[in-house]
Amino acid sequence: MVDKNDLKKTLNLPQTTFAMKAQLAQKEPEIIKKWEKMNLYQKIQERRQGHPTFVLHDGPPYANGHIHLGTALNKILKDFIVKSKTMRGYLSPYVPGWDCHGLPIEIRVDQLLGEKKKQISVIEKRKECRKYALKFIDIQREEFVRLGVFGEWQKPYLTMNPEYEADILRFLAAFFDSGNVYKGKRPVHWCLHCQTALAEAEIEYKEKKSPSIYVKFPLLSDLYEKFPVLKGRKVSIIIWTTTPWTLPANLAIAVHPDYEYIAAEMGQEVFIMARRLLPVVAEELGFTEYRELAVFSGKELEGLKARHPFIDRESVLVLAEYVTLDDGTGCVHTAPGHGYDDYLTGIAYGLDIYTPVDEEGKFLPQVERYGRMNVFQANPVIIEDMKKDGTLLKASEISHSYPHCWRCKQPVIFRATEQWFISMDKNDLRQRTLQEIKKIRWIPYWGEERIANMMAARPDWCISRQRSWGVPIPAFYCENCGNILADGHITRHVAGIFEKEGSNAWFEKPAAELLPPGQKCPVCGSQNFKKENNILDVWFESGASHSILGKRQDLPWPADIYVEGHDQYRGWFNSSLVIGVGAKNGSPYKTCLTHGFVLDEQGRAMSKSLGNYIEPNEIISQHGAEILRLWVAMLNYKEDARFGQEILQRLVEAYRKIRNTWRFLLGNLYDFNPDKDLVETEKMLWLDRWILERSRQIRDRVIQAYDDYEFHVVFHSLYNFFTVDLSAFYLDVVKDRMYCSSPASLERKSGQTAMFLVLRDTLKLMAPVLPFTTDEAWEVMPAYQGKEESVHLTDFPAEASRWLSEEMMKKVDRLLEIREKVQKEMEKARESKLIGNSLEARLLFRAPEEVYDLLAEFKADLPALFIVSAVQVEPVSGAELQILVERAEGQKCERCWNFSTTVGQDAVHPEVCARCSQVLKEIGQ
RNA sequence: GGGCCUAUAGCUCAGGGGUUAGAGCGCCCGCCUGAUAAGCGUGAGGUCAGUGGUUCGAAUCCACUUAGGCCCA
Repeated sequence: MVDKNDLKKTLNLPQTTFAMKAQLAQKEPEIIKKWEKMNLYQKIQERRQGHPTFVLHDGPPYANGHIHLGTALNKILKDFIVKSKTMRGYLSPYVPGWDCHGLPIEIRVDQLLGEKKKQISVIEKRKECRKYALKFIDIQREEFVRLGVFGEWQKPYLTMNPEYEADILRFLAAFFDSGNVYKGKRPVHWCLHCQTALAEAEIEYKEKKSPSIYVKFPLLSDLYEKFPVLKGRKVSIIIWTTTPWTLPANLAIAVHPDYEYIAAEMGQEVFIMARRLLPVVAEELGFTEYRELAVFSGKELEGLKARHPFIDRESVLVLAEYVTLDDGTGCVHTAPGHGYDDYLTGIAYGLDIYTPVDEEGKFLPQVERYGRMNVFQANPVIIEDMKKDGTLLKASEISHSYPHCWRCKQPVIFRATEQWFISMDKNDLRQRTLQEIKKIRWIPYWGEERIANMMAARPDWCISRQRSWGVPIPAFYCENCGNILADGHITRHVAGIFEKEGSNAWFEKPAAELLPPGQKCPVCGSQNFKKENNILDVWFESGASHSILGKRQDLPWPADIYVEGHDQYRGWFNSSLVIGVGAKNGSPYKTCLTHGFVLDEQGRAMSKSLGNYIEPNEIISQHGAEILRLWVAMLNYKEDARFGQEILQRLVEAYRKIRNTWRFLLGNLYDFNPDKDLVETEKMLWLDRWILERSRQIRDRVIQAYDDYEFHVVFHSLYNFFTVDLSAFYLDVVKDRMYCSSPASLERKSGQTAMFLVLRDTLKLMAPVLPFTTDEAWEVMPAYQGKEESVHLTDFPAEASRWLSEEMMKKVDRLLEIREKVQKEMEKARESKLIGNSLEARLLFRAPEEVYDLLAEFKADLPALFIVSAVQVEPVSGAELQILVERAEGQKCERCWNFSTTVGQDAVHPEVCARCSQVLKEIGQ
């Protein structure tokens, strides 16, 4: 007689050091250290030398602030791609980069410097900016590494590196060569108090009171040829504006091509306005009665001329799509020098970008009546004058949202200034870019339409900024004649200097040392030059990042893929493409993949003010980076990504399930030696071959999903496989065999073979998603000849032939259907307290012929399959399969817990069944 | 205001003219205690955002509306 504890010792229960509790927050940093120590990234690259390359080119994040969930999502997606391409056999290096120059850093540094800012030199300030950028590069680098992202973290590309700055200029030189760079005027936000141009980021919108005036522009052209009823009448176009001071710069009146306009008689005069606004405007102007004389479309007005209300000048009628009927008259006063829309219209109609206002916000001296007057002070004067002239129809005040300077809080104006541009239409740049767009693979597909619409509509690229923290535009002005000296040759010369000394050289050296030796003004021959003090738009800098490609054998140009949030259609995808087409005559990327934005659980944007903002670090320090990675894998990233407490809970639970499944597999392999114990396929049990065949199918689907960048399919396929096929079925069923069989028996070794292969394949397939956990499990997985040092040094499982015939697979499907029915019947028996544990049951099938044949074929395996103690099958003539659950016969075997009538037959071990008695004999008990 | 996108169970996702809309998780209730801060089973959850249209038939196609997202104005 053996006691229960001794019997338990004869079982092969799972043993593993792979902990159930992951302690990821603590363990992940240790794993990262281990990877660094073993030079894992370098080893991965070395292993792929000579393989075809797959290059994901990193879009540089801006080097300020900590990373947020969106940045994490982006980097993790990129890492999925790089890791999966690597495991597909490609040489796939990843060089991260940072965008270092630009306004946000400069503003922040200005703020930090405070009063000191006024005393220090440009060079010193740029030094501070550089320090600031480097600080955040270090912070972000650490945060990205912490996410488990593999890459060349020690030699990233930085847009402020001298070599990179030189490359920026070399690209710019190409645009000079092709004649696409020009200097022109464009309206920008201008603070007349600070006397500086302001970027959008420096603008605050606040409520402001402004005049609201209706002004008539007498029509010069005759409309009466078309509409005789107007013959001999005094006809005027009515405009509405809140900026009377821009009237001296009026050159046009814009109407919408498709709206209906009307000539209406009010009092003695005839006024033209949008038909739909007639009642509103008439009331505004105090006309109780009016008469409609003629109706026409906006298109019909194009090209007509009106007279300026107080300047001897014509104002032309033009068409513009942006005209709305929300307010005003549907006829929009247009001053190309004082508004962005106006500017675009001005360009389209070839009007002068007329800006009779100086830096201080004063009218130029030559402006009639208002010369040298401050524009805001001019408002009431202009209104008063027009009132006297009779051109003013109404004046009142309104309160509206108006841009103000972020620093001095004063209202700003729109004022055209000299800027550098890249022409989109010279050399067919726009058309060539649109052609390139068609060749790129856009994921999701609608990205193509989105970027094509933008490219078709975008105005010329304004590449100059009046700032210090950036790469200077290497242009020179002749001190003698004012001629501009800027071309490809000079730009390349400056690039050579920057390459050695960095762009600080521009601010440190006089013009003569920056120009090619002996450079003379081609117009007047002078050798005295002044340096340009504008810097390049940072979008030109980051857009030049594909310059890092084509210099190394493993980093060819163009990149295979770009991966960013869909805000980058306007940003990096756009600038990168224009530069690629302009400078290298092709797209710098073959595929463009975009992801959505991170929203809270209700689908609203995350913001600190709303209080729904979650920091990646909050998740990582509590749950580990794997949880964030799992989140990215679970999502359909093409849509916006939600994150919140419930989602987090689901992730934590999913992670546990996956981890525990691996743990169970590992636990059952503690005495398995793959080099010796692997069972030949033909000798394996059919159920073990079945799970391997399922595993093979999953492998195919998962690899296809990786190839298609459908990571949520990877996750859902594997997760379903874990829960449904493995945990709830296969592993539950084979437990009896694994625990109770003789350790060296075929039944056990066959099961272990399947478990080992499933473990190894799923670890590989999941490695890009869960690099930490798969690495940890890989380490404790049984060793074998040629086992790689890390799962990340392996390839995905190779394509394999079937483990089990299709016919057999179908039969098993049928058995699984029956198993479902069995479970429903068993549940009923459980409710009625007939059984508790399913081993307390025996099943009686009354089966119609076809089902009977199937069950009979598998008769020996049915108890195990249904996890019951006995199964009896009887043929029956009906069409329905009947399943009867009964209490199992015999006694419970103290070893395997099955009920059997054979318990008691063994004299040495009377408490065990015949099967266990045999096993005990085999193991010498 | 314009361009592009999204809306299927509490959550993450399938289904893209043809029975009664699916999966996993979660939830409820139970079982087990030899995967145990684990494992197994049953069950309940949906006006497929709304309205209108096309059609013999619409979650699916079309239009509009609502709510949300990104970009632009």
